[in-house]
Amino acid sequence: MIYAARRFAEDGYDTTSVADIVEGLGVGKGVFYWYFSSKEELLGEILAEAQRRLRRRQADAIGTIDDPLLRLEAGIRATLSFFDEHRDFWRLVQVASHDRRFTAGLRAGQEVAVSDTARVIQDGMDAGVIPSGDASLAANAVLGVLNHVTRVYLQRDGGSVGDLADQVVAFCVGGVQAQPAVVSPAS
Amino acid sequence: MIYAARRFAEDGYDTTSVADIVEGLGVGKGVFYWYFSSKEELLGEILAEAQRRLRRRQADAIGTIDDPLLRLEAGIRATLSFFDEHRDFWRLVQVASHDRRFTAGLRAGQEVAVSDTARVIQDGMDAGVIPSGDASLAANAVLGVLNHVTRVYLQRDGGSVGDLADQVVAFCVGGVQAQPAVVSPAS
DNA sequence: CCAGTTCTTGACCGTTCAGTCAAGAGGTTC
DNA sequence: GAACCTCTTGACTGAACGGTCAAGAACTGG
Repeated sequence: MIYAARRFAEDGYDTTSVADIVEGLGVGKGVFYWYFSSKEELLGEILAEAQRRLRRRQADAIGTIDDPLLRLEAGIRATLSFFDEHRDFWRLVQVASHDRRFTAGLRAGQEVAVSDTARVIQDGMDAGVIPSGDASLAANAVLGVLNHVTRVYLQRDGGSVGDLADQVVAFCVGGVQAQPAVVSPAS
Repeated sequence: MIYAARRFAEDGYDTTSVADIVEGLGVGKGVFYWYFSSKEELLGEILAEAQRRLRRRQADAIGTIDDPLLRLEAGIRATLSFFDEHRDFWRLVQVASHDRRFTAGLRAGQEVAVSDTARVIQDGMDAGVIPSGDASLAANAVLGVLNHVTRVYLQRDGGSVGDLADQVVAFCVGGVQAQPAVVSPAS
């Protein structure tokens, strides 16, 4: 599955054949169809699995932290380091997001991420550390920043997460703490 | 070509067959291969043609303007309205950018855009209206903003370019005028 | 050692696709 | 009206693909 994910990320979904995958793995084609019922199902499971892993990573990072702003920060750092460690996954999402067969599943995962983030921000609003406003909008903005930053830095070789994460955290924490009118309505 | 571009943008390159295209056009397959030597060449030409059109649009918009900051502003507005009018093209670039067969051509076009923008910014630095710094870096930042903003606003139905362009111009002009240390090194 | 299950093989099948080509329509020139 | 060129047709071809399956290897429990 890891090998297939890499191939899909590197060469695209349609361009990578089942024959390519099993040949690269040194196994027969039957093995593939013993474990997966179709090529489409394989990519679906890869995407779902990675989304689950990312979400668990975020949950672990947030752990027992109470302060909403620190929770947000921990989530952002966890997300960036996850993408840093699994660069293929980010590419895979880009590949799949332009294919009708996977947009639905991807959108569902995205919505979970938005509502997770929105919940943290809403907690901050309730606790008074974040000015009241549209938590969902702010969550979209944070995810938009993460997406863009990932594209730009992590997809080029040699990007380091360290300094990057500090800047992104500063930007996002500053963003959600700004007055609603100042928050850029990105997504 | 316009029809093919729309199909590629909507359904993807691999997923759209030559048979689909000629059938939708109501012509025989021979016509396709009379005008294009392959399916790959067709998309290549669509991309190149659109890039030429965008560049010409920017050149026309900049026209006889002298002030570098106004040139930058005019270029940004021209780019946004181009993407607004040709939303398919933006999607097409996203589709093609994840396909090995087109990344090289796309990257070349991107580099032209960067150097065009960098030249305007460098002129501003020489004229003293922009603090000296890395013009290429700033150009990448501007293109990064345009790319992200296009994704978020123009790909959703009902986005209006008017207010959007004002905000983007303000952001970018403010960005390049900031001290180098403050300019976000995006691309 | 046998019976049963799990896992693996690779030849094979039906389909789809990019690309070809013999045939010919329509127009223009002399 | 013959020779010629431009453009169009759609049946056809060879290759590649996703997926199947009969055959059998490897392991497990009794």
